[in-house]
Amino acid sequence: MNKRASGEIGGDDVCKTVCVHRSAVDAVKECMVGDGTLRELAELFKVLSDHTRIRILHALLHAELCVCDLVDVLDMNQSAVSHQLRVLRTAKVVKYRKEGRNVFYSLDDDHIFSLLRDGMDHVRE
Amino acid sequence: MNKRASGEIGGDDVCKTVCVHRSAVDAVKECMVGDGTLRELAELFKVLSDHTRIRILHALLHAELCVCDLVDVLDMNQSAVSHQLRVLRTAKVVKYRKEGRNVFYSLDDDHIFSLLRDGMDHVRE
DNA sequence: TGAATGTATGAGTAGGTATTCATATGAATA
DNA sequence: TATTCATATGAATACCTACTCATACATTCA
Repeated sequence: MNKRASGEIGGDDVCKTVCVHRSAVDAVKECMVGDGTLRELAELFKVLSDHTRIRILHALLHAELCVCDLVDVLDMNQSAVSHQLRVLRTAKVVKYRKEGRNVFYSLDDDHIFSLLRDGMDHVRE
Repeated sequence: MNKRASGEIGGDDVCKTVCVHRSAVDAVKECMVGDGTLRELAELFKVLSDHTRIRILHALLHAELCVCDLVDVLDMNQSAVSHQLRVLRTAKVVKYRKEGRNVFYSLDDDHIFSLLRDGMDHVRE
């Protein structure tokens, strides 16, 4: 089981752990995408990980809405909604257009649709 | 623009906000799924929203691995990895099987695959 | 121009969370 | 059985984040 024989060019961490399945681990390391990408991915999911933001997105799934519409749908105060819209905007998860003094928000692209759909599928087992 | 004329059976919140596009808002409210479901959905995304956990999942995308394998792949201490595996386990995002003193982890179902793939697609614009 | 309306945002705060450290549990081995 | 190895977990801590409050900004209208 202990395949620690091979290499690692004698770092000072040799034998820190001895149970590693070396070949499987090395293969996985080959496949790993850049750490920056995974960081961005986690960041994207973090944007989707808040109850208020999910409710906003779920509402926008059905229609383009302005801020005060969302305030009404979510029954929350305007400041809280705006703060969360900012997070969604910054992450390019929603887009917006101004019309008079209203600002209308909508989902940015289809990936968001897919993410919400797949997420729903998982939640409903 | 102000369609506040209609109903709401005179709650005490009348005119708290006056800019609502009533028909659109009412239609959206019709479509909203239960709040519990949206809460679970946010919870799922929260599980995916951490850098360490994303790295774990991305590793498991390619192979079933035991804890010490993950420790090696992620180059993190064992306690931190175990703590995050617990989060993933609890959320039923990964499953595990014991073999001797090793515990092997793998992705639980295909929805997780899809979520990671769609997420990647979004991240890469 | 001044008032009103719709939206955005900075500061403050309470609650949440990822890591580390120390230790426990549980299986294999001598 | 005692020891070693693989994994899990409780407590402590440092960091993060969502909400509220107050206020600023921007657009429309009188």
